[in-house]
Amino acid sequence: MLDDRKLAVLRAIVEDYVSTNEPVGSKALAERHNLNVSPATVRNDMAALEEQGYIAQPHTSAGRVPTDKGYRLFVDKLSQIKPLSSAERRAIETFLAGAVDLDDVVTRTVRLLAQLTRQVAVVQYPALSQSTVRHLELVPLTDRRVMFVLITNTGRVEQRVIELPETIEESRIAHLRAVLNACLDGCGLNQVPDQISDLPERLPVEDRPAAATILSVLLETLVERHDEKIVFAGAANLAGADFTTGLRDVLEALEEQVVLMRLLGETSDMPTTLTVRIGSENPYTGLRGTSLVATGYGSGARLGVLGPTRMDYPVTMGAVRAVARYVSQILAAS
Amino acid sequence: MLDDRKLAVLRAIVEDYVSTNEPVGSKALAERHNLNVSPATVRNDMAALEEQGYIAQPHTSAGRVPTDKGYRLFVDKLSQIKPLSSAERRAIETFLAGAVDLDDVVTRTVRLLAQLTRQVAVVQYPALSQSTVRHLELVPLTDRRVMFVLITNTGRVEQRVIELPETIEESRIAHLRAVLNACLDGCGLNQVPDQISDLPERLPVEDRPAAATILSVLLETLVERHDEKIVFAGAANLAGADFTTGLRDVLEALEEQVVLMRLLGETSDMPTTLTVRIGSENPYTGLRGTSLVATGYGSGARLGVLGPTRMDYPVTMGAVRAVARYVSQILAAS
DNA sequence: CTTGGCACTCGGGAACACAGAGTGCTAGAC
DNA sequence: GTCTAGCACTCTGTGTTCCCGAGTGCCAAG
Repeated sequence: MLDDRKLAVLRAIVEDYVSTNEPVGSKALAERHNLNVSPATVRNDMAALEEQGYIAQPHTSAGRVPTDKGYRLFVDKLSQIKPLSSAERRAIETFLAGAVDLDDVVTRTVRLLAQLTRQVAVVQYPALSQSTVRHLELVPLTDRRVMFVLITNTGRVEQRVIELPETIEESRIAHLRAVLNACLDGCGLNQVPDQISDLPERLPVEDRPAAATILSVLLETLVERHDEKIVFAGAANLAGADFTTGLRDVLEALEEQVVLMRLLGETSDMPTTLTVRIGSENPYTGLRGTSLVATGYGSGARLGVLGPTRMDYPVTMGAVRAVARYVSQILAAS
Repeated sequence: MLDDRKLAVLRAIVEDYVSTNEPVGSKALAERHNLNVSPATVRNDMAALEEQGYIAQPHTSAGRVPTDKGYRLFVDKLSQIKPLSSAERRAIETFLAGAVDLDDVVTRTVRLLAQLTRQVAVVQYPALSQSTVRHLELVPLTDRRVMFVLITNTGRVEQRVIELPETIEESRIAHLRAVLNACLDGCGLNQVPDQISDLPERLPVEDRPAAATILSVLLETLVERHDEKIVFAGAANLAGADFTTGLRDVLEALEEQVVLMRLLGETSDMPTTLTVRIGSENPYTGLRGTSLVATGYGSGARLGVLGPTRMDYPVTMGAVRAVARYVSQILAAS
């Protein structure tokens, strides 16, 4: 159905269109890539490719442009991920090495990725549910209020100020803290509810109201942050590109945590392989016209790059993969 | 030099131009605002206003458009801040009331402000230097590493993992923590360096290396975060507007913390009054073409709205002021 | 000082022609 | 059977011209 030459033609069309941003015609194609056939032959192949929906022409008598289906074939079969130059690798290393805490890692990563790909980078914070409790702290503020701080093994910190139902002495708080830590230390966050379910019963009666309040806050923290924060950078890189769908929609999508979440998250069966979602394959209408290249990193979180469907997939995929690996490495080390 | 009617004409020009986004001519002006004079008279006044640089015409034989100088006069003398409708007030209250921690307050604020003004909102995190130490926690992780957590009265939490020069027992850590807290509790962050300068001398010799490391991290935390984080929202609202300077520059500026910092910060002599910076008054070239309406909130931090110079100043100023007040109130209460 | 009248200017849209790129098709070459 | 060459055709984009209308500046009269 599609012989080798037709595939070569498709590949050439994608490459040319990506680099010039103009519909590519048979003549230029036959010249620039040494296919050793005449434009007429190329035209025949193009007709076949168009027939099957891999390319399209914007108007009669204009060159051809890849369709989403064409890009899909290109990504799946016709391209190889391009490794980064050693200069780029060094840049990544030095840039990420200076990070001081988790926040900083995420911020630096998203900027780095945006700069490297000249597109919009999207990074999800490592999810709480994948991590374990490293420490839980209760800090008395007044006799009716305590500050609750939860520290995870990924370096993430969650805090809340809790208003207690009754006054409580510091020593009791300290005791409560000790019990909680003994019970939860090293425990996976998704196991926390099981661990603490029978905890109140093991406490002196007078501590139970306070404990109940604190535990409910703890549980709340876990579920609330279950859908995690996503940050992006490089929106300025959108300014040049033109989307079928309008810049506004894209910017709106980027500020909608929920949309981004679905975008990144919906393909987490194989966490460390690259996912590419092209144009209309995207779940959100505003993002037709954009493609996402994403992958998992660390333990369960995801990061990626959003750009026009007309993007340089091999290079982008190389950058995303490389950055994801470096970040994973850094997170594992700390 | 500028009699009352000329000022009225300027005001009318600004108002019309803001609402229609088209150069406003003498005829339409005389009709729509009941100035009770003929177009010819208005023309004379316009000529005078143009002479003095308050308005300009894009081309010969087009209507007039306010200049930055014109907007300046309008903001300073000709307009009154427009209070919010009670529906809007309620919206603010309910939207901000649900915030659970400082992060959440800031996130909600910036979104609220963007939505309310349909422009880009910019919010600076409350600065550390303005706050006081509420608690300082040291959590032993292994025998060579401790996690350092600093909690301030504004609810902000800073944490670092510290690698110690030598192993240290938990009890010593606990002691160190007690000493540190006794020394620093309630102390303003900018006084911390003085407070801890002679601390090592008061400790047993064997604790000093560890203490030195920890103290240096503490100091580092203070200076590093002295320039604080700024977040923005509502970039999608830029999509419609057109700037003389190009959308790309504006987006770039928004992602440059340093630029934003200067933008918001440079007028902090009168923290709780509204600052308006119009077009070319902005420090950064990419932001000619945009105006900033900002004010202080809480204790020393700032928030504001960035939009085209052609913005509805009275309404925007009303929204910024109202939001700043509500947020301050919430921060003070917690 | 204000007003009505008038000539002038200029931007933007409509109509039009034209060059160039690219196509599809068909007939011949290998 | 596959490739190639040639040719007629179809578009889009661009440049040109023309004209309308909004808006101005100026002047003379109220």
